[in-house]
Amino acid sequence: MSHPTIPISDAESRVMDVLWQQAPLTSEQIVAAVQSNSDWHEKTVRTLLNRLLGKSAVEATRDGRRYLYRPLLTRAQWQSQESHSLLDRVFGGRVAPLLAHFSQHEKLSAKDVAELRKLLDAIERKER
Amino acid sequence: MSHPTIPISDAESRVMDVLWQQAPLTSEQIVAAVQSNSDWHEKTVRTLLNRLLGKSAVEATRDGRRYLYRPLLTRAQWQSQESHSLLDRVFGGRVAPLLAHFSQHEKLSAKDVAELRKLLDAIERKER
DNA sequence: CATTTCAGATTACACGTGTAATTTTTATTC
DNA sequence: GAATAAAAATTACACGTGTAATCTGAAATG
Repeated sequence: MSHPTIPISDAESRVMDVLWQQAPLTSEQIVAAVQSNSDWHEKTVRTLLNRLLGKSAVEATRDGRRYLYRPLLTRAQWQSQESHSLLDRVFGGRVAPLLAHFSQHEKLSAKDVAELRKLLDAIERKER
Repeated sequence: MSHPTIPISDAESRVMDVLWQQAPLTSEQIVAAVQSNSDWHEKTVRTLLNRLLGKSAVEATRDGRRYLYRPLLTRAQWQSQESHSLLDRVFGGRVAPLLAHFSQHEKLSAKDVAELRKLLDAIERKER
């Protein structure tokens, strides 16, 4: 397969989230952004950032005396990883039961339904 | 939010899976069923079963000298928990982006598409 | 240059999980 | 009843994660 899966913990994903919104950023900026949505200690955020570095989910390039951080793992890649994990773990790898579950148990607005229909049309057209 | 969320680990869910297929079962039957799909040690399976008891995800009723185990958490409840967790953690709680992601990035067979269409039809009919 | 100040690196520690082994309890068999 | 066997409960231990505190090295400051 193309991308090796990079496990991102829940807390780590909050840090990724700020980098997905804007990058590159200094650690100070990242800490500030994370703290605007949480009450995590600065040390905590820095630890998470370091773990993400260790996993190569973000990269750091020196900029004068600091580093600038940017995501290597993209949000779409991560969403794929997580979705696939749910699909396999919980729905036996079959998409239809998953979608059925969401359709039945999560409220879909008429707009959602219409949107889905368009997606299905597009898929069928693409499929020959 | 009727049911309190019960966190089930990945390994634990394999044990639940056999109970969702058939219940009640003795621990011996559970061990055998789990081992038919894995190479876990009997002790491992029993540990998982015990943790599930501790979480009240299964119940044990005495039957002579053994216990009979049955699930308290249903598969549908668990699927809801996990789906909701993905939705919130990864897709900001919005269903449409999740469905769009699956539609675009996970391969849907023609059969999946047909099935989904039927679901959408059913939803629209129900919606008045 | 000695000192203070930070950014970054290293260490900490409890809890859940994967993966059992050990111990205890209960029941069955000499 | 003593010994054994089977089931259940308790304990073990490493690794990831949440949540920091401490240490280190280099830069700015007096």
